[in-house]
Amino acid sequence: MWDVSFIPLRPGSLSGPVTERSDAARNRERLLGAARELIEECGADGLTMDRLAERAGVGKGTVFRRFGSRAGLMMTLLSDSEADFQARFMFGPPPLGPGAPGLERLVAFGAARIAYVLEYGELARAADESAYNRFDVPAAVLWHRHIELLLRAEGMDADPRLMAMALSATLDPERLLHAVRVHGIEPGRLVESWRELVTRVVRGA
Amino acid sequence: MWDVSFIPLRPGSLSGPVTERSDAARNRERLLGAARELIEECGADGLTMDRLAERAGVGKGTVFRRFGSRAGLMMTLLSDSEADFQARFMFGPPPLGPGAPGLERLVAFGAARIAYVLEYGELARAADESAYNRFDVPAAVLWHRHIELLLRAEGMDADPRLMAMALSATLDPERLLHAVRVHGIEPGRLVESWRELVTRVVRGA
DNA sequence: ATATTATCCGGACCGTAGTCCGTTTAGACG
DNA sequence: CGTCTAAACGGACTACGGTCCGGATAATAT
Repeated sequence: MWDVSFIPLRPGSLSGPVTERSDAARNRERLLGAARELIEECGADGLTMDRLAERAGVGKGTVFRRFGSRAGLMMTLLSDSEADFQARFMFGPPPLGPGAPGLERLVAFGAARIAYVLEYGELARAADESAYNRFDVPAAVLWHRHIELLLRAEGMDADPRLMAMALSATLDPERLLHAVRVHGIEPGRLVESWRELVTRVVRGA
Repeated sequence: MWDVSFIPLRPGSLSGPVTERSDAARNRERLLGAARELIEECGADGLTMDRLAERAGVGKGTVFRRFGSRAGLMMTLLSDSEADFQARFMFGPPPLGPGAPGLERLVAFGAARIAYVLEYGELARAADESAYNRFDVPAAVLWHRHIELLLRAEGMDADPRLMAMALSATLDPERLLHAVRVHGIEPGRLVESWRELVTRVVRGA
């Protein structure tokens, strides 16, 4: 299994000096710990940058120096599970990983993504909201490219890039969470609907 | 042509007394005029509620009393064009209106929606953003139901409601605008891709 | 004309995300 | 160990959306 930790979840996370000053590292750990505590207690929406700074015992400027924005913090909190998800659909066992036909991989990708959103949805939503270019975040670009790749593997002729965009839109965390939480849609129905959708899109060629 | 102005763009816009106090009406006109001015000068994103109040010569509380929120203001500004759009796809001439086959109407709906977003996109985006339940706004529900109706008319068997949700996601203003403005996608490609998508979804039955 | 009342008005106030800049300090170098 | 500097720190500050409530006023009843 390759190490895929080089796939950054947010832009610019690899810039700057390689080494981190000890106080910076200490504060980063404090902040991440405090953030997880606060989310445990108040939910993702209940985490404010002021409270986080207070809980971690650092200044507010330090929080923004570390993570750039609230969305950046959320992405950092998601980065482990996100890297795991990426590893699974890129290098893991089929049908999610390579080895299965494109269509099966597409279906599995949607199912895995839906499961991911159901588990980490609040964080993902918080990471998206108020992120001006949430569509250009490296992770989002990677999902998009992956779908496009699978479409091409299935012989998609008509504008695979835009087809991938359309399919990506379907998996938007905000929409999925809204369907489940507000309208009480069963996750299984979402997966089944995704299967129908991608099957028709691919077969229609 | 029917009068479809009864289709509210935002929830609650029909509640309360039928008559409006004269000073309230005067201030509403002032506010709408000032809002259009500000958007002309600074763009939709440059319109802040404080500046709007100042420009209109009213207190800030009055702005929120009128429109409830920034999103509500944006919806009010969109209500004329939105009512027109609704009238066209519900009662207008085919292929957008009734009289054409479901698939053709679906294609026309997407094309019309894309054109709409290209014209009023900034406002639509501003109306969506930070609106907690943007998916349950009456107008959005109407679009969704319309797509679902057309899918059923084409004999869609598998969960037309969720299929309609997936197709709606594709027409999200934020995504469309992002594709056009950031990635420079030609609107014609968007329309063509929509045609491919709905054709495959419908025919795949 | 006067009194009554429901509605409306205004701007002070709050919580939040994000910025700024003077101060502190880790760590490298002599 | 002392010096130096780039990096990190912290919290006051701004801008914004949204709330609140005491005072003003338009419509209505008498």
